[in-house]
Amino acid sequence: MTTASSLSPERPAGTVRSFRDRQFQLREEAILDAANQLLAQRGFELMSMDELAAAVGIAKGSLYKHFESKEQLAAASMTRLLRRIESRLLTQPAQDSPRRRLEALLRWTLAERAAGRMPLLPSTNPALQQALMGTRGYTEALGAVGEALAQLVEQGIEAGELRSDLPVPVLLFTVYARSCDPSFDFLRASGEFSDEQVIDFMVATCFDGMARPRTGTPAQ
Amino acid sequence: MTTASSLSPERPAGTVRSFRDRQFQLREEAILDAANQLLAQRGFELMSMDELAAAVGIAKGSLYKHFESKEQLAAASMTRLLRRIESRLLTQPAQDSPRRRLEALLRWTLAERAAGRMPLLPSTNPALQQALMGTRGYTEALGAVGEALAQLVEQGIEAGELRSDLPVPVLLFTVYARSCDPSFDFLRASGEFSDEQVIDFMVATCFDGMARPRTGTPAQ
DNA sequence: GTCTATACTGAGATAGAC
DNA sequence: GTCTATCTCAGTATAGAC
Repeated sequence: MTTASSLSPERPAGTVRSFRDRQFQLREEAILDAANQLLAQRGFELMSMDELAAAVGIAKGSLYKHFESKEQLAAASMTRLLRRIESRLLTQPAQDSPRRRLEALLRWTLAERAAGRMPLLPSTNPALQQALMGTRGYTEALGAVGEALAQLVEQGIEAGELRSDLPVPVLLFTVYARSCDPSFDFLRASGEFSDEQVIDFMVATCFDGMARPRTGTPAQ
Repeated sequence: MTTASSLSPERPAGTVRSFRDRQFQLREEAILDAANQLLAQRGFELMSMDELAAAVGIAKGSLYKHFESKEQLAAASMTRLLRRIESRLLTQPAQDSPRRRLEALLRWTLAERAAGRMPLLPSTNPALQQALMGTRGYTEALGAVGEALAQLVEQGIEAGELRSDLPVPVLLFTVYARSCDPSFDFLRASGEFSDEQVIDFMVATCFDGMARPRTGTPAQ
């Protein structure tokens, strides 16, 4: 078995032994970049390995030297995204409040989406889900991000910034779901708003809802 | 061309000329019922005409006497849903406030989803989108529902129930998106909550958001 | 390891008997 | 109009030369 993703956790980060290895790794990054874009545009089922190869500028067969199946390629794509999210979570300014940090993360993911780099994978594809759960790096990264987010939500509740009348998973999924929300595309497609405005809108409804706040009469 | 959906708007509702016609129409209902279920479970790309035919208990070829393509079948499925939504909107108690009516609609769509009857169609499939937009009944129903919802939102804003600091389309899409929200499936899959609870949670976050309302000290 | 060429399969759509 | 059987093609994956 020669198809081991150079991004897999087996190889310690930064360990590059030769020039050819380095080139191989760079090509893999290019594949994942293109995959992210195509997954965002077409979705998993409609992205073909043919067009992916064409987009990268390599032969289709070469893809299978990097990833042993389309599913595992998608898993690698998602894993890289999760790692980036994790990395962002870890480097956020500690003085920021939990709510601000959650907001910043949501803004970042929506910006990635606006840039066409957000690989949205269908939850209805059993083969894909199985591949995801069977890919070591993916489950690890998912667990790490999930845990970090849950902590952030709990801190937000304790700090009185987030509602305490809902279970933590509900809040967690609510902010997560907003990053895949189809209204983002609809609002952008309408052409009425800038990307920044759309992101503002979505963050606003996510945290403050659609209803008019009951802040009595004064101020606003 | 003999494949004209008996649910198409060309035939006035209630016009049934013969027993065979009636049987044909009933079978078409059965096809759409099964299609809704499979579209909800598997999604458009993964639903095969083979398994749909098997689920209905008819031959695959017979499907094409009712619908000329998989895309148009999906369009008919969505159209029927939109018509039901429209019908519900029209029969809602007039004394209910706009917010309550929007809430009731969201609850209903989520209940449909819980029952596995919600056909979720991907927005990333160009062939499908083209078929949708080229299907007369679909565009009509979509327009009618969109307009009715926009009116409801506007009334909600005027009544002071919904936020006035966001454009109407933003609120409209926000409530719409909630009915396709993947967190619904995740929360149900966790097994921690009943379907009713999950629906309550999603309605709550949709209208009131994740943040703790600032009603602490009186008058801000 | 990358290329070109190809095998294989699943699935949408059609043909023709009844 | 419904059935069985078949066509066609896109797309994943692999073989083999270099």
